[in-house]
Parts: sequence; structure tokens; C-alpha cells
Amino acid sequence: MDIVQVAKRANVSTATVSRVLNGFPGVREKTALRVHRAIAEMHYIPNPNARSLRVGRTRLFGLIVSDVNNPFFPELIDAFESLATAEGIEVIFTHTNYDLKRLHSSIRRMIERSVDAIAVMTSEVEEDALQQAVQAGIPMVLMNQRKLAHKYPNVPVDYSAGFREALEHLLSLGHRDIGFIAGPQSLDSARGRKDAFTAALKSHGIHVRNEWIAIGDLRVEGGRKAMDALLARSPRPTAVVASNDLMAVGALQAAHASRIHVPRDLSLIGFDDLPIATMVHPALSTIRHPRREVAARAFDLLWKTVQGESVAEASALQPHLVIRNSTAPPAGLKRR
Amino acid sequence: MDIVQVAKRANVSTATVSRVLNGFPGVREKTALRVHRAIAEMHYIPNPNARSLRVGRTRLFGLIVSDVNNPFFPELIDAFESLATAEGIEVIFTHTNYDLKRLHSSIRRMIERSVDAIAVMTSEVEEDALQQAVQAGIPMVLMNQRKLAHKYPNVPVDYSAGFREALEHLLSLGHRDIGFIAGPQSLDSARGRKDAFTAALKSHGIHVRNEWIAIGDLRVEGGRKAMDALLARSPRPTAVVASNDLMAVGALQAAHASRIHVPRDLSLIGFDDLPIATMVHPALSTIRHPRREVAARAFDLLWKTVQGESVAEASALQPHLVIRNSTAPPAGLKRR
DNA sequence: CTGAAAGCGCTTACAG
DNA sequence: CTGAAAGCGCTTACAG
Repeated sequence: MDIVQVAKRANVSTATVSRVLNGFPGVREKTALRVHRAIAEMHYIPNPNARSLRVGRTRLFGLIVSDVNNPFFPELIDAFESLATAEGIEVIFTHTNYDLKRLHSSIRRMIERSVDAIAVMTSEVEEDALQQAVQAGIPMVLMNQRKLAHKYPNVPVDYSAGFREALEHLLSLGHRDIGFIAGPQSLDSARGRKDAFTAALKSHGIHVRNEWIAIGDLRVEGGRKAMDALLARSPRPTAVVASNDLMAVGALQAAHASRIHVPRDLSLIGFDDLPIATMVHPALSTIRHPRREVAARAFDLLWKTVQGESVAEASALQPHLVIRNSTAPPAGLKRR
Repeated sequence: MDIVQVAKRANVSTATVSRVLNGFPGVREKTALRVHRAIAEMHYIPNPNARSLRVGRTRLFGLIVSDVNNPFFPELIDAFESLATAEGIEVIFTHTNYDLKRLHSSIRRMIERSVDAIAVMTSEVEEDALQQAVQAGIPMVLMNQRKLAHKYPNVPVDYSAGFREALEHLLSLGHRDIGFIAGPQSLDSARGRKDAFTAALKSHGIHVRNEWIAIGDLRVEGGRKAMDALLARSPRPTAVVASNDLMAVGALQAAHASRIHVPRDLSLIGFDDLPIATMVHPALSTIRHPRREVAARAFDLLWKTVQGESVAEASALQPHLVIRNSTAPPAGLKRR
């Protein structure tokens, strides 16, 4: 009964202390001052559990990502957490390790903790899991889930725009023979990127050669193997776009191992703009995934929903090409 | 009053529902069954705020790290969170961005949220900030803070052991001229690593040459510059140990740029074993920081303390050298 | 502008 | 083995 002590010391009722605490209007300045002094003197800290029990809100948001160890996520987490902190919201954070069962239990845990809202920032989702939050009446937002965009709030990202930019860069350098390293086509997100890439190719009237498309596991190792496959083709592409940076790094290593100089003999573009993109040699040109903006949009949407504000349908976020040192005119062209 | 509904439905008192919920003994099996059925039928989820208000514990732990974007931390966060989840503890997570003021406010926020315990896994700490938790009576643990180890629970890491192992490896390859890239000597942690390195050198009777010790900013860029400085020395070392992997990566790039082949012309060893260590070319030999074990020790210590168990003084965790492709016998030796 | 009091949803001695 | 009831620390109509 700690607010009671403060009330006693300030010679007011607990109601008044509560009003001062919450900055409600209609407290005489002199009274408020007395209360503030009492709070300070007693080092009083309100009990958030009691408060939550009363008002039914916890000022706790849940954030679920696929994998902390994936260097894609830290920036997203960072951005989300900073915004939350600024609004006095605490974040409970967890990751699914790409496991839909863990998504299910993560959402359940968040509901049990009675968070006010949940951001599901995983690459893969499952409706079953999401339905739990819907039933509990907890606002939720997804990251770029095309298929579910009509059923759940969603932060869309326009991958196509990114690939178009990358392609235009390669074309302007003189490349026409362009390969692609895709992710496992069982994943919706990987299919989305591949489709976006081939669409971009076609829109420039370039023929899509299936033998110049290799599949990797989205990790460095997969990129290496995929690039080895592409290098074995004859003819081989003069430029390769990888659907994520991790595979682009693997591709770079494969080129190294085959004594193929990047960018002189082969141009390479990644996707995501992970911190490693600047750490490899040569520094990787890559399409930056606007993940800070994704986090900001997601938080904003949840925050507004929790406040009872209506949320307008959002336009897709645009990725942009970051040109570094892994692209150059094709070798043939240079020699002319 | 939701436990009341369950109680009604099961024809028992709320006390009995509570007992069943918490798995307390002394409830007739038949009664418990009725309660369980009612819980299931009503999709009842207990309110953690009400529970916390009553019992004074929240099953919430705070985890504070320096920087999510630093690839050192995700594994630590991952390990800590997994252990917590296994015990039904939720983690509120935040990072200080190396800012002691933010450490202060982070700890304050955690106290306001009435977490049961706090793991301060930052490289730098400040007693002022820590005192808040002490005053609030909240158990706390630090990561390898030599200076404060006697005052606060601490998970020590034996850097020296790591450097000794690295050095022995280099010596066995035939190196005698060994340089070091240290972090800013204003940081306690960076001084610790440098002292550990020079101690290891001396213990092998090797003279410490100050001109072979360069200082970097702990980031890639700093490693590059530091390595440039070392490469300008004459004579120059045949092997260099960097006090973290980020700087080792920078050093690798500097060598590349100067057309110095690693490991043929120069051996290089990092510290930490970040994911990037395997992504650069050549893959970096490095001293693995046992950060998963640090997280496990930290959690274990807090968990035991919260349970009221006494915690024995722990021995230091040992880093170990991971040999990859950035080390080889010195060039001179090879030619013979 | 301020206070008395009910109530949020649990747990836990206490009693039987 | 089970229940009646107090109380954790707040907020919020309601009354004045």
C-alpha cells in the first residue's frame, strides 16, 4: 500500500496522488507540489502490476522475429525498441528460429503476459498461431506477408522496386547476361524475391535463362554452392544478383576460390545490406532492405491501434540499391 | 474476476482453482479434473498482473547489453532468452549503445517494471547505475567486470588463457615477431585484453615491442587503420593478434589493400569468434569468447538467487582458439 | 479541487 | 481436502 504512504505524507488522498502521478488536470498546483515532494522524498515507484490490473493495459508490446543470430534482425529490433522506449512501452522479445511451432508458443506466451500488441516480424507465419491473438483481441502486425495482407495488418515491402534498381544499374554498366541466386522455393518470401527479379528482367526485355538461376539455402554456404553451379555454366553470366547478402558473401567466396575477380570478371549484387556487406572484400553492392522503416511502421501501426486511432492503408516501403565495389562493366566490354 | 467464473463452472472455490493452477498438492484428483475441464472449456488464461500483485514476483528478468547491432551480442541474448523461456521467465531486453546514461535509465526502467532480476551484460558499467538495483533489492549480475567483481555478482572470463592459446599456436608455427591491435585504452575491457596479451608474450620470454602494438576503435575501420600503421613499421611483425574480430576483419582488408597475402605473408588471429569470422576470406582464426556460457552462468546465478539458493563463487570461463585459415608459418621460415 | 470507497483478478493464511 | 475472506497497490466513477 505504498501510494497510501505517499498520500499520508502529502496530506492528501490516494486519489489525488494518482491524479498527480498520471498528470491529470484539475489538481491545485500547491497540492501537486506537495505530492511531488512526497514522491521524491520517499523514492516512491508506482507498481505497474497494480496499475495494469486496474486499467487492463500493460504498456508491454511483444516483438517476435525469426532469428536474433541472423544479422538482418538486430537493426529492426533496435529501431522497434527505441520507438517503444520513447513512448514508455517495454518490449518483450522472442525469436522463433524459423519454427512455426515456436511462433505459436511465442504468441501464446505474449498473450499470457497480456501484452497490449504484438509485432510478428518473422519471414514465415501461420494463421493458426495468429488466430490466438485475434481471439484474445490483441492488435497485431505482420512483416510483408503478401498472402495475408488482406486479413491482417501488414507492412509491405516492394521487392520488385529494389530488383529493378539493381538491374538498371547492371544494364547501365553494359551487362546483359545476368544470373540469380534464389532462396528455397518452398518459402513464400524466397519465391517472392525470385518472381520480382524475373519480372524485372522481363520488363527490360531480357530473356530469363533458367540455367542462370541457382537455388541456395539463404546462408553463406548455400551461396557458395549456388555460385559454383553458375560458374560451371557455359556461357556463364557476367553479373549475378543474390536474393540475400549472406548468399552473396558465399558467392564472393566461390568466385575467390575459382580465381574469378570481383568485380573485374564478375559483378555481384546482394540484397538486405547487412553489416557484413561492408566487411567483405570487395565491399558488396546490395539492395538495402528498409528494415528500420519496417520496424517504425509496425510500431506506429500498433501504437495507433492501441490508442484507438484508425490506421490508413500504407503504401509499400521501397528498397534501394547501395552501390559499393562489387560491380563494374563486364570484362568483354572493358577490353573494347 | 475470471477465476471466479472458472470456480463456478467447476463448482469449487477460487482457492481450489488457484491451487490446481499452481500445481499445489492436496487437491482431490476428481476435483482437479473438474477444474482442469472448466479451464479448458472456458479458454481461461490467468492474469499475470493480478498474480504478480499478490505474490510480489513478476517472472520477468531484465537483460541489458551494450549494442544489439554488435554481432557479439545476439548469441548471448539467444542463450539467455532460451534458458529463461525454459523456466517460464519472460525477458525484457534493452541496450545502452555504450552510453552509461542509458545504462542508468535502462536499469531504472527495469526496476519500474519490477523485474525479478537484472543481467547487465554490457562491456562498461557504472556503479551509480547499479546502486539503483541494489537499493531496490533486485538481484543483478555483471559480465566480466574485474574491478567490481568483489562488490557485485560477476561472470568472469579468463582472457589471458585465450591469448596464451593463440600465442602458443603462433609460436608453434614458428612466429616470433608478433604484433597486437588493441582497443581504446580508456576502456577497462580493452586494457584487460591488452594486458592479457602482453603478459602471455612475456610468459614465453618474448620481448614486447611497443611499436608493434597499435590501437583501434574496436570497429572494422579502426582495425584497418591500425594494421596500416603496423605494416608501415620496419621490421614488421610476421603475425598480428587483434583484440576483437571486427578489427581483425579490418586488418585483413588492410593487408589485402597492401597486397599482403594472409596467411602466407602475414598470420592473423582475432578474438570473439563472430559469425563474420567464417565469412571473410580467408576464414579467420580467432579466440572464441564463451558468450553462450556467459549467458548461461548469468541466468543460472540470477535464477538461483531468486529461488533463494546460495550461489558459489564461480571459476572463470575459458576462451579457446579456433584455428581456421588465417594463420601459417612465417614466410621466411617457409622458404628455407 | 479533493476524498471515500469499490474493485481489478489473483493467492494465502486460517478455519473446518 | 476445501472454502470464506482479506489484501496486494493501484484507478476511477461518484459525491461533495
